[in-house]
Parts: sequence; structure tokens; C-alpha cells
Amino acid sequence: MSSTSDERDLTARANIRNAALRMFAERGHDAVTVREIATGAGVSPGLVVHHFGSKDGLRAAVDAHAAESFDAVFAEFDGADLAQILTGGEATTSVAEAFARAFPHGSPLPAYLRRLLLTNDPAGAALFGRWYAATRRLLDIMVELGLAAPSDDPAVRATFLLVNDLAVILLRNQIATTIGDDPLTPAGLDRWTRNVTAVYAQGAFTPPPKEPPP
Amino acid sequence: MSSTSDERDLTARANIRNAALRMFAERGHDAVTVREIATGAGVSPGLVVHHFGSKDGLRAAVDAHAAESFDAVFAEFDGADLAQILTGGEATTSVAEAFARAFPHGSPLPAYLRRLLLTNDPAGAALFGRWYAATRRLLDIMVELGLAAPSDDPAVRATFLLVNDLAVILLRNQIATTIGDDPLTPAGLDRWTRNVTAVYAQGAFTPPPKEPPP
DNA sequence: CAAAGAACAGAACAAGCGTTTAGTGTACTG
DNA sequence: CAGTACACTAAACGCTTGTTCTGTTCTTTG
Repeated sequence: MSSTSDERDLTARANIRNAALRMFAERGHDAVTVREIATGAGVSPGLVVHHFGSKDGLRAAVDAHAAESFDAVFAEFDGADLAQILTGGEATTSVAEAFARAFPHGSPLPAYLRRLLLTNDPAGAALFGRWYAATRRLLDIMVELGLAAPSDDPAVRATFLLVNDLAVILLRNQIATTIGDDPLTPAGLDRWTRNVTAVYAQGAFTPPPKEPPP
Repeated sequence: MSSTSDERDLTARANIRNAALRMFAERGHDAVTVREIATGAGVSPGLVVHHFGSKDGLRAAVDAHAAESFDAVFAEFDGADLAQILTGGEATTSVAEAFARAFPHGSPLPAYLRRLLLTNDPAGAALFGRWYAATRRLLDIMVELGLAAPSDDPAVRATFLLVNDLAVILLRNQIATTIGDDPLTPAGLDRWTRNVTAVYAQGAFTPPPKEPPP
């Protein structure tokens, strides 16, 4: 139902919501005016408040709409039989990977997630909490299966792995500058994932007092 | 001209700059009004623009002041003989660690750095670029010394390690919620660093097809 | 088909914004 | 000690903001 993509067929209400989502994601809630959203949706400013009550109401509607899309990505972690997927081989254990797969190109949703996480509003906090729980659960299963080493501070380790993943979305532009690839495109994501996997599998640093490896 | 600015500090001008730094860091540039800054500094709104020309001029002054403070932290990575420090044992190789050490408690500078990195303005991009270069250089030396494994994509690895570090500052509040400790306090930072060190030294995941370790 | 109500445009409004202006002290300076 | 320059306040200006108001067009429905 929500996967109709063309713009002219949508209702004005949906057009307003989509224009607001895109502008909020790119420039932040406060920097976007109701008039700009109306112009972007091809309607009058009065119609925006007619449909959503107020700018804050529009923001709440955009939040709800975005959360719906994020939950679909979230279900990839939370829904299936993780043990079977993990032992089967290829699996998505990265938030950024799932994002790049779900929102292929030019989608405003990664940028909107960024805004949600960085403005300390409840929507972002709830999203982070759910993702943390999923990461924690995934790690527990991996430990049980012998795919991950046990940790004496699993809360910190799960948070560490999660925020490392989210950093790709938060610092997307800066990362693109230093590595020369947008990390949310397939090419950039591939380079990124390869390196992350290497570090998580073998570590990055070697202890100083021992002898060097052959 | 910077020599006279030291004597002029602690005046109304410095008060305005400090109030703006704190408010900008906590709530963002756009959400703070000139009148609020003036009230926070105990002066009139007109005096703000008298000293800084405009709100944008004030922002530039705050940026310059913050960059000065960040450079002091930055010098910890860039200045000394890294090889000697690394082989000597205890060293700060973490941005977050250096931050927590340099700005001990209640300082607005970590939050301001957060704003700089997240709004895509040139000040934040320049800071990120310098930190990336320092991280890259540090890793190169560590590889030479046998303290880090060589990487076939050093740009990605350096970026990966850097953004993992910055994530502690960017997602400070969310991290504090899930682990129950503010990661920029000594207690929280200690838990965090211990886990990060473990992952970077030994990895976190073990390969599935091999036999389990003894 | 006529009545009703929703969808919409465009002008207008009050409030808040950054900034300007006019004016008052106050401290140097020759 | 007059004079200039600077720090500073209070009021006001012009503009933009979110929102409201009035009126018109479209769509439904009994």
C-alpha cells in the first residue's frame, strides 16, 4: 500500500508529507518553512495546516511515516529465525547495509533517520532503543552459536557495534570525502563492509610485548 | 591582534561569546536567538551586534574560539613523537578519551563539536579532515612498529576507527541510556575503552566454518 | 439536481526575528 | 579640561514566521 512511488497520482496530503520529509531530512525541521513545503508540494500554505493542523502536526505525521519505513528495515533483524540465517552464511547484520538495500538511491530516509537520532526527540530515542535490543539479541545468539566471543560487558559491546554502524549514516558525507566513495552506495558499502568485517574478525591492533606473527 | 584579544577577554565581549557557545552547543545555531544570548550574557541585544557585526559574525567568532580549543586536543595526536609514545605503553589514541580528559565536566565543547560535525559547514569538515590525517598517520606508524596489522584499504580503516571514536560524542546521550553510564565521564569512558580495546585487539566475531577454539 | 461538506487558494494577522537607530554615560587623550 | 571614541541601552523598524480568515471550487450524496 505504501509502495506507490509516483508523485502526481498521490493525494495532496501525501504530497505535502513527502515534500516535508525530504526537506526536513536535508535541512532540519527548523530551517524549513511551511511556505517552502507548500511550494514544494504545489499547494498553498493554508492547505498544509488544513490537513495537518500545524507545522508540529505535520512533523508528527512525517515522524510516524518514517518510523513505519524504518520498522520494515528493522523487521529484517527482528523477525526471522536469526540462528538459521546466521549459520546459513550470507546475512545482513549491519544497519547501514540494510538501509542501503532498503532505500536504494536518493531516498530521504537515511538523512531523516540522521535527524531523528541527533535531535534528542523521543522518536529517535525509541528507534535507537529498539535497534539496541535487536543488536543485543543478535549478539546473544551469535555467542550461543560460537560465532561471537562472549563479553563481560555485553551492553557496552552491543552499543559499540550499533553506534559504529550508525556512524556510517551520521557521518556519511565526511566518510565519502576521506574514502572517495559514498558509503551508502553499493560500491562504497562494499569497501566499508569488507574492512569492518576484517576488524571484527581479527581485530586491528596487535599486543606490543609478544613476538610478531609469522 | 590576537595578543590584545587576550586582555579583552573576561569582558562583555567574552561573556557574549561564551554564552553563545554554550547555547549553540546545546540547542543549535538556528534555535537560539540574539535576545536569548544577550540575556544569558547579561547585556542588551544591541551590544551583541555591536561587538560581532551580526549573528553570523558571532557564530564565526564562536567557531574560531572552539577550533582553537580543539586544536589543543588535536596537538596531542599530531605534535609529539608518536613512535616513542606508542612503544612506551600508555597513550591516548582515542579522540573521545582526549576529549574527556581535556574538557572534564560540563564543558559545552563536546556538544559544540557535535554540532560542527553534523551541520555540514566548512569548519566541521576541516576538523574532520585534520583528524582523519592524524588517525591515518598514527595507523601508519603503528603498522611500521608492528602494533597494527597492515590493511589493503588504509583509508577505509582509518576512517572506520575515527568515526567509531566520534560516535561516542555524536550519540553520547543514546549510549548513556543503553549502557547506564555517560561515556564522556571517567567511569563510562573506562567501560567503553575497555570494550573497544578488546574488540580492536581480538575482534568480536569468529569465523563459522572452522572448529571452535580450545 | 440541489444541498452539504470537504478541498483548496490567497490575503491578512499577530508574534518573533535580526538588525538599525538614537541617545547616554564613561573613559581615555592631547 | 574640552573632545573624541568607545561601550552600552532602549526603542523601534522591516521582514519572515506560523497561523487564521474569507471565499471559491470540487465532490459526494440523498
